[in-house]
Amino acid sequence: MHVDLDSFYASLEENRNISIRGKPVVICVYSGRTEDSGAVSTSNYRARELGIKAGMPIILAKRIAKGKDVIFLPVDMTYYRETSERIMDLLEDESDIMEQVSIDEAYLDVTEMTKESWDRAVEIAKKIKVKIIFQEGLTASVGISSNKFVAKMASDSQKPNGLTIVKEGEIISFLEKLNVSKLHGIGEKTTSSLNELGIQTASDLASYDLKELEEIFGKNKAKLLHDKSLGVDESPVKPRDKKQLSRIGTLKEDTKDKNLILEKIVDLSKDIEQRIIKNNVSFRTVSLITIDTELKTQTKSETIPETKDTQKVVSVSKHLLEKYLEENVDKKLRRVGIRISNLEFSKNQKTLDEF
DNA sequence: CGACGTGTAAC
DNA sequence: CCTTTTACACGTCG
Repeated sequence: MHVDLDSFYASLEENRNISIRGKPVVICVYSGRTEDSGAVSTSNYRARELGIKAGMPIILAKRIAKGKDVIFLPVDMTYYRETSERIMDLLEDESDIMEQVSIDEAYLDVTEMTKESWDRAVEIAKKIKVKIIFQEGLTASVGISSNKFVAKMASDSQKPNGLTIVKEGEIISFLEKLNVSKLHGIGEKTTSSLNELGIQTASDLASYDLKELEEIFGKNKAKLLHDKSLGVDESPVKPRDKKQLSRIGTLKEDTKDKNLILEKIVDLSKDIEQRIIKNNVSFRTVSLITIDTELKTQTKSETIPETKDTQKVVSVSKHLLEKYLEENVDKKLRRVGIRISNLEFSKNQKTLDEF
């Protein structure tokens, strides 16, 4: 089962402010460079009808909204995360195994508890939807199938507030007419490559010679693509451990000034350090993420002996930044970020909000 | 084989 | 006009 909260951020904002209910609502990540620099994170369905969608520059969204009563709000991640945690707890209770994919999405394995009965699965889905409405005032879209990939495709197929079941025998007819770009996991680049081969739909992809796909994409990816076209997915629903923590931000202005960049890094580190402490996590690798004025991303990383010492985040980042600046004397930076990975979580440590 | 860097994808 | 965070695959190098 795949559960997806409908326009999550926007719905939460509508719930906590009655006066914006029913209006187009746009949740934004402001970068702080200029008045309206930044991008749209989420919009509700009313705003989507106007053409305001996730990923769009805020300035463009405002142009579309001009003269209309559209509500623009900044993201409030702390609030969204708290609500998400309560809902994920609820989902955990209603499943054998839960795999949280993002702040607003999860896969549930209900194989055992339903004894593989579709009817029971549907009952559980309905129960979950009712609970989420009652406890948080939110709707969710749910997909049920015999594997994760098709369950995800199913939940996507009817939104918002959907409940879609795709049984084994129905998978092919459910997928065949879809454009490959609609298949979860096939993005822009892969779609272009497939289109060049004359492949447009899932059924085109399914009937394409696997050997020839392998020539172009390599064995692993070819198999993956072919499987997707037929709705084949054996991957288990598996609880995820965080593998990395990162924070990235936009500089006030493009610069190659070490101290200015370092200021930003120190800023971002504070956030990462908080999370290190809260989760009682140790790390071995620190990475510096740089995005230059051409929007080209580069990363530099360094692995050190396992540590919980938060000071290392800045000190290693600083070292990596010096290295970057030496190697890229000609470039100015637009954005910087830091990441820690090779994480190790110590168990039986209460998280801060349990106190 | 681990470390490092890049590319693709998704939210 | 251009945000944020995470995952994972793959190539290269020592």
